[in-house]
Amino acid sequence: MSKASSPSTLSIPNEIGGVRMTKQRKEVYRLLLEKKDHPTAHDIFISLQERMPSISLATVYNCLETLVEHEVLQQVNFDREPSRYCANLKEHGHFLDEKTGKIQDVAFKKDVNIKDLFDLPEDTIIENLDITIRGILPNNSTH
Amino acid sequence: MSKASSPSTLSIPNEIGGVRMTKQRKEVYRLLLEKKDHPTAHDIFISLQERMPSISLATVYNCLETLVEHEVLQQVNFDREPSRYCANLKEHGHFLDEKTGKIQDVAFKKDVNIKDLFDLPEDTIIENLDITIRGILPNNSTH
DNA sequence: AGCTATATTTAGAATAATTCTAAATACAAA
DNA sequence: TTTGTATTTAGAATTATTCTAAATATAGCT
Repeated sequence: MSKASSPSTLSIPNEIGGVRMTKQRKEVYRLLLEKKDHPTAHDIFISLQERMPSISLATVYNCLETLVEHEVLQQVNFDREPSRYCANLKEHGHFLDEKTGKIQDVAFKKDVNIKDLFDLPEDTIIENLDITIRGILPNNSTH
Repeated sequence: MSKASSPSTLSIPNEIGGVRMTKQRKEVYRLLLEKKDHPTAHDIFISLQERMPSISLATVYNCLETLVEHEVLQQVNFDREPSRYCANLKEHGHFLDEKTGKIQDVAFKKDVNIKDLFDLPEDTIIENLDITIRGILPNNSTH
């Protein structure tokens, strides 16, 4: 019997960025490709249980850790709230709308190289840059 | 008997930004004015015990919370590491040198208005902007 | 100064996100 | 298949932080 990919893992390759994509890692990754609302590990755990009742929270944490380490996902932290995750690998910031509680990606304006704006010594190597914004979007805006 | 300020609380007013500055709050604030290395609540607790053996960790947390709420201090978070605190209220980012583990303030280059660089709808209100950078400073640099 | 109401401090317990442990399972290579 | 390694799993452990409730301090009265 040939084993076809289940719809849930369709089109996600068996290796990304040097990580072996196990069933669980595929499910975590797929969810984050689909849901752009920056879920927490717990959110992801709850969502995945429908398709994968056997998955454990520790596995969700393990998968997220691996995928972040291998730069397949980004971890997003607002203060000390539970970490959130996103599959958008473009350089971007995160905006938390205090009215709705929703988090969204924020791109930088065209031609802005954000790394050039800091008063740092020449030859400083920037490995990672986190930008988080709290604020309120105008009423009409869904962005 | 007139009660003179002890040296430890010298020159810190009895109220800042609408907060009553108790002995404990003064000590916490004074420490952060002196030590610019972004200590954690626990670091602060350990340091203060020399001058104030009776202070409790819960009090340090309480003081920090109050002073942050009243915008006397800033809370600094790198990922989900323990929160750090600083008394620098100018708009600035934070740089963690991965070689030394030290955190330092980073100013923005002159004439840069960081809030103008994001691709956000007009009339978006930015309440708070956190910028944290991980990287490596050049060898000769203490900044 | 004393009295009273409120605010703050304190020790210790509780919470909650995350990590660890060790056993079970899956997988890959020989 | 067998054998070694990687991964998953459940549950325990960890740890920064918050909560609780009692004790103490302070401010505003009289």
